[in-house]
Amino acid sequence: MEKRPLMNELTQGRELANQLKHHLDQTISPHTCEFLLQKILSSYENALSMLNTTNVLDAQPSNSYSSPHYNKKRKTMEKWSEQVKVCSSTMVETSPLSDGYSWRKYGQKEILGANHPRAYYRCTHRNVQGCLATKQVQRTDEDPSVFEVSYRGRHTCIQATQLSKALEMKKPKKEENKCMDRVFSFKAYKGGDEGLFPSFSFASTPIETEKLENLFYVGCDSITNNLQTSDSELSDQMMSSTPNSVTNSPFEDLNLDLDFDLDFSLDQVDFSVAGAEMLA
DNA sequence: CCAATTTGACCATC
DNA sequence: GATGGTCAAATTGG
Repeated sequence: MEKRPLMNELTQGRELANQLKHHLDQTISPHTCEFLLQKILSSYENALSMLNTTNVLDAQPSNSYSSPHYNKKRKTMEKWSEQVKVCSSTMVETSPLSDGYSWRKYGQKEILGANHPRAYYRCTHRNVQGCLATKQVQRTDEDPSVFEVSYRGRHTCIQATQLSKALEMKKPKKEENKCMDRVFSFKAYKGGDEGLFPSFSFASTPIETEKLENLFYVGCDSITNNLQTSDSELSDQMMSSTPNSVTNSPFEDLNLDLDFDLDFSLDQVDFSVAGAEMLA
């Protein structure tokens, strides 16, 4: 197995964690904090995915994900889950509970033995960009403010979310105080033979949880709506800007992501945002 | 009017 | 046959 990409991801995660630690000594904006945390999580997830992909696909290179022989059956699609605990001092119009992607709900089901129904979401761009990522959201029995979120498949679509996040940092909104108090606690997730994936929960104060399931989806879109071009425009841009260069690697979205903002240290974020604005 | 959600029906798997 | 996952027509909402 090629060690270097894995080392890079882990090193990146360590560096980001160090940055976060450094910034925690000072006053750090919630956006900066969230930004760093997201990057750290991405790095670790990326690294773990590499390990997992190697096991599942018998040491194929990472872009084997996109090969025509890649098994698209649900059984072999990447799967991981996390628990999200919701909190807020006030009920929020725009939920902070987005995971950076836009989802469309396509079903809901009562689950045997569970007190709460399970909601099914798929990527908004499924039809246009063929993105097969899905997720399931279900309120846990034990704590109604904790949601189990299961993801299946990686996003192969291009989302405007990274741009929006950058812009959010540039122009913080007033509702930032409503953001969840996020405390990450890593734990191993045993997904049977699916391998290990990180799971984390957002610790916070209790909240009225009515309709919060929907916020998992709405939150993202409400943030990104102003930025999102239509799918057709987006795909046109893809075609014209990156002809013959689409790899469909399982990590492509992450690579884009990393290329976009990790080349800048945190102190240079404003600079990168300026660039992002020009793109938008 | 269009797009997202709801919800019962249908399908696949065990 | 029971259960979970997806489809798609109907409904809702901006």
